[in-house]
Amino acid sequence: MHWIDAVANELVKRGGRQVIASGISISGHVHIGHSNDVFIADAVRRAVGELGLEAESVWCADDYDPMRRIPWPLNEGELAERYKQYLGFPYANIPSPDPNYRDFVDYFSRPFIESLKHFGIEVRIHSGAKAYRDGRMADLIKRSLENSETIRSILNQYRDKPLPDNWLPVDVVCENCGRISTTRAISWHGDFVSYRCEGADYVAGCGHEGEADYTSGGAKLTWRVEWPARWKLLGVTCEPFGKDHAVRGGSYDTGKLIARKVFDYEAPYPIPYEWVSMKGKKLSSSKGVVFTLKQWLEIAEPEILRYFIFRSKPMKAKVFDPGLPLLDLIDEYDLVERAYYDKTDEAGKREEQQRRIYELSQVGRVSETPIRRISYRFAAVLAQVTNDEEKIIKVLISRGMLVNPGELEIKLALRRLELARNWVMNYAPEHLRFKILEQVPAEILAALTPKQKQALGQLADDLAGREFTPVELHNHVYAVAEMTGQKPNELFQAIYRVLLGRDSGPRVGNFISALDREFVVSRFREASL
RNA sequence: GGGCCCGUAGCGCAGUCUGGUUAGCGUACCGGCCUUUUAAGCCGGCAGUCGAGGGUUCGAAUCCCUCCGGGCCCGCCA
Repeated sequence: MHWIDAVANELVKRGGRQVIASGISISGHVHIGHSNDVFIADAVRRAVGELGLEAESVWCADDYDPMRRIPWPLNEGELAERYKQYLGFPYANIPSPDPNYRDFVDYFSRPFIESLKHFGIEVRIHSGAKAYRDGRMADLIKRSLENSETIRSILNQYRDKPLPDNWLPVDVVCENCGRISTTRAISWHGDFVSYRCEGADYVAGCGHEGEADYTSGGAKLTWRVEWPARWKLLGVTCEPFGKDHAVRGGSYDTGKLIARKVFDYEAPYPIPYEWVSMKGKKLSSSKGVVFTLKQWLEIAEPEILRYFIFRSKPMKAKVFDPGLPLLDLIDEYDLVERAYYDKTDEAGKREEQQRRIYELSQVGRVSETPIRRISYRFAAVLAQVTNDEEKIIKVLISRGMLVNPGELEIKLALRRLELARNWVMNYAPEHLRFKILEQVPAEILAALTPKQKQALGQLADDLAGREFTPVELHNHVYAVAEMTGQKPNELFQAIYRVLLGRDSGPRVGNFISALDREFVVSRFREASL
């Protein structure tokens, strides 16, 4: 059984309406590592729904957290200077670097939120900042303040250095300098917390002393308390989270205790997961090691990312590489897809699992008509040769990559062409990239041997005379090489040189048949003179 | 100090939760197909003491214990 279903079963056993939460700090661009969170939460929602229980998934923006570090790309040049003043501010109170976005949070989170629908994710968006400002957290804050002593002792169980006696579980926004990470709460009464702006290790405080109204956003709960408070507020029954929270004595452990003792709430069913790294480097929004959902959609179908997440167990480390290894991932997906539609009599344990992974990878429902895709690798070649859609379809059909294609198949093929085109431009290794020469440099023409020239001329005549299929054409190159008394190798080189200016390239048959015939004929003729 | 993940064919991995016929897949490699294939296709083949040791069991890659090696996280904040 797939782990998503195992979780769903457990939730169904517990019964009741299910709320699966996910969320992250808006510390920069939201990347595909963060997507783990939402993707898992939403998949559980879907699986629970399939079992007939009401379920909802929520994505929480932790947008009232302080900015500890200026995230990429705001940490470069003039912007860095401008944003330095906001260190320690709650994200929600920082302006956007771009006038097209409302604020800092909008700037970093909107592209992510807008991408979600393309991946089939249906979540409710919850803003932490808004909850604080609207007073929806007020009761929970009050309860936390009343139970400060209990909370402190729970946290101290896992701390080397105990929290001070007068510690309070709130972080106050300084009304003078606007920072939240610099203040220390001193005491509280009614709806107010008094504080002093003392500073943090990465930014100085302003020394201001005052009182903040926590019922309207003047203060937030400290993370380890905020989390269980949010479970209570939203009625969370299940939540995936990064392995950092999952360590013994980590925020899940303390949250569980706080939830029970302070909020009279049972902690949600936990789903710890590993992070995603990119070429071995941990994804980091603040450091700019990012790969966003938007970037993903430019080079691969959304199903592939879902597959990437659901194919392995949540605690397995996932390594993403948008270069050549991406193609292996896509091939693997294509294979699973093909197997899904190839009906087999006996479905073993493994097949069963693969089928389920495929289903979970789908953006919507599984297509009833079998899906056939063209090879991404070939698309990467074809995309560099032409962008004439009609021609592309013709080539694909002539090569047998599309057989009596329906509308859907053509649409998928053209989309993949587009994705592959973007991939080649931005992520492909140099040796897979080529460009048709607009003109052949004189030195290339001069370096051609008489035999090569003769062969190219012959090819030009033959191509002008009749239509060749890719295979025929490839064979014909050999024939011409023999006819002109040279090794095939020499002719291949000549062909690549006059077309690409290089010694090698894509398979000649495919390659040339993808090109405009007139163009090839005139190019070969020119070279033969 | 505590916790997690990984170690299976040259390389990348699945299978481990729920133990059970000759341990799979991709890739690389080798060979074949079309008299010939620089990055297409199809077919076939090679290759593994399942990190090591011990235990449980009729039976262990799978469960338990110990150890070795690699990686990550927490012990500030999130």
